Amino acid sequence: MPRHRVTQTDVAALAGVSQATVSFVLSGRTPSGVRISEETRQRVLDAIRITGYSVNPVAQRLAGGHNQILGVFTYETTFPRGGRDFYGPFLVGIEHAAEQIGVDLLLFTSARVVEGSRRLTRSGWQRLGIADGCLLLGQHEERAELQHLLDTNYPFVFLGRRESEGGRLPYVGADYLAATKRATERAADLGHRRIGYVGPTGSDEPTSDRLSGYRALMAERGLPTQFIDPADPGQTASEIAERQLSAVLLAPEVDPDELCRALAGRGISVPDDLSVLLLGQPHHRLPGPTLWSGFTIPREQMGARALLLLSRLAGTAGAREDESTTDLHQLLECTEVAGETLTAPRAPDGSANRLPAAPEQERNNA
Amino acid sequence: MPRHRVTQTDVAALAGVSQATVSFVLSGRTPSGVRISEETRQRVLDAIRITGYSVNPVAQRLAGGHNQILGVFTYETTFPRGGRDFYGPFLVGIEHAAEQIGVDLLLFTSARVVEGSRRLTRSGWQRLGIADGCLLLGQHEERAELQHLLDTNYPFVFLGRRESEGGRLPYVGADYLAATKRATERAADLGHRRIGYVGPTGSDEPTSDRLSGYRALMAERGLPTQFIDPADPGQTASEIAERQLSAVLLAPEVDPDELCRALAGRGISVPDDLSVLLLGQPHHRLPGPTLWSGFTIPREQMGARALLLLSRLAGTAGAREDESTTDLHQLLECTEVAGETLTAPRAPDGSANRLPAAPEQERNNA
DNA sequence: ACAATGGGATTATGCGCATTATTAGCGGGT
DNA sequence: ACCCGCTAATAATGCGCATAATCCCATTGT
Repeated sequence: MPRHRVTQTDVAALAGVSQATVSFVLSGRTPSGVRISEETRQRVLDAIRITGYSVNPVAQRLAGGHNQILGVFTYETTFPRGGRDFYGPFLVGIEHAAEQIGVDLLLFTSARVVEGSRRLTRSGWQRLGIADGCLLLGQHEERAELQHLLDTNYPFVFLGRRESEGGRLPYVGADYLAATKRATERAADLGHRRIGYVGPTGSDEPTSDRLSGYRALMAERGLPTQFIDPADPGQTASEIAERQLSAVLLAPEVDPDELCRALAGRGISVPDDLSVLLLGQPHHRLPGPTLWSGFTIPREQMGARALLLLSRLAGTAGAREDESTTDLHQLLECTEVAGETLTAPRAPDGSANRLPAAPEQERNNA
Repeated sequence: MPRHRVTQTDVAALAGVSQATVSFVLSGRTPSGVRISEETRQRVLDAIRITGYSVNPVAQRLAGGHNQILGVFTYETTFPRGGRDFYGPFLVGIEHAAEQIGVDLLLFTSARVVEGSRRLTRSGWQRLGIADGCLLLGQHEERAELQHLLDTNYPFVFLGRRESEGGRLPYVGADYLAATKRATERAADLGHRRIGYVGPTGSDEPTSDRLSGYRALMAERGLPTQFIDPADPGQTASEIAERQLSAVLLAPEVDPDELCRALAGRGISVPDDLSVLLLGQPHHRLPGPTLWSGFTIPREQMGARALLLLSRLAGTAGAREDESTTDLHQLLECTEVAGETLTAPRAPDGSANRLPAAPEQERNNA
């Protein structure tokens, strides 16, 4: 620890005023009818410059103020070992935004781990208090905990759409519904009629949004929906063959490379026999050489937007008040990827019909 | 903010003791001859359990204690955009270690950025005080700042070997010297005699360690050293051809893929005409398909070890006192990679040693 | 009987800041 | 003279904890 850091008291002494005055000048606020003359203000400012004073964030926070620290709580290990990196892209955006608005980031790595997932226990969430607010990200969050957090009035933002009673839970998510619907539409527009959905059918928001998008488009076109649970790649491949699907949508939980191998083993090649559309970056591994069609989740942008929103909610300085941080519930557009795994289906007679996918408008997330 | 968190005073009231007693029981320490009876201790412990008390890290820190937060300061953006990810692997190790010993991680993203590199200004380093100690990582650190930090007696650890007067600066680095020497030796053992070093020749520790390793082995074997500055890939390739090198060591600053392309343009193929050894993971891009020979830097391990060391220096609870955290200056062994870009050199007469040489036309594209 | 221990806990204080309540000075209206 | 209103600032307090200083009381020694 530094040998006696410069405190407001030191500054006050130099400027010939009281510590409180220094505090007022620094904060710029004068809540209870306190007035500071311009002359005094300048004297204090000079003293600050001379002494090189800078606020002690810890004391600041203890005294009930803000300390320009925003927390990041991940329900799973933030940086998993062995390559699989789910949070990385989010963090990129988060860090970038943090740098922009000048806040520090506190990673809550000390939370107790229960069954491979971090838990926000009472003692755990007390720690959140260090930060002005907290970003929550993860797939295995506990509803009860969230509810509790909401009740405490502590500012936080969830990364990913999450429903809550009264919509009190702020979030920044990706519009899976629209993106999935659009992906399905692309397949349908090319002439596919037997379009299957491969992925879990849970009730969590990302999954149910994807399912809704798929169902909506299929209903619009009067096509039958087909769901396959990706328990085992071989099993999945067999079902695809059996049902004679000509296109499949793959949830991120499915490993496309693995599935492709299983399909190849059954004489089905992608995209000649089967078009494949990814509904977001797959969780499983680093991107392989295949350029998958479908869409990607704008993770960096989500991270950045979430931090900006949190910053506003937490009343952190540097928070901008522009339109991008106004809405408590933000859904960002996913990025459509043309890719090379989507083609028109074979004609009913079995002859190949290899029209390359129309080049889609590709947008880059910042 | 929580509606009145449970404080030590609350616990004390319930247990029928004073706040100080609670503090003593919690810390386990009794610095000034204070004694607590076992019975009282139990009563306090029970009260803690009942109330669900957990310490307020902010107050704890302000009062001069530890708060189980360790800082991470990176001189460059921690998570760079656009794929290039230098710190990622370190962070993986750091986070893992942090989880192990139960500390939170504070990322100092608010530091002022000057010329693309973060700076530890006075106001910046005052913020470090939030944490019990701080990990420093980066390539463009400022010596003066480090010196200043040392003087303040604030606990920190540098990630990467850094010299300092009196060896007062604790660090955890990789043994580039030994690893480079060994890489050079592998080439020499295969019969290479014209072994060049491609990379910057600055005086920073990583670079100078690599150079020393190279020089040492070449001297041992009585071979002439040859240095090439990698200003431009084409230029570099030309020089390699001109000097008729049969093997080159590549510093991480060099992009091996790019160089390879330039070499191919001059009719030099790797590894048939030229063996290539990487002295650590290249900075430039995501790993391509080529399996480069050479060595890799154990980044995860370095991160973890550094955090463990820091934890001990900072006196953080949970810090283990085993041999791995005892030494203030730790050099970790690099991982040797066999790879596929190292082969025996062509025989002196010019006939191919492995594969028949395909006489190539030399092209100039300066 | 009384001072000298020493175990067992308390009181008091301060960390650096935010904030509320309060004070001091001063000109003008009556 | 007195109160009023207004400006300009200060004193006081508390956030929750660590810790030094202190205190109380039952034993023990002489």
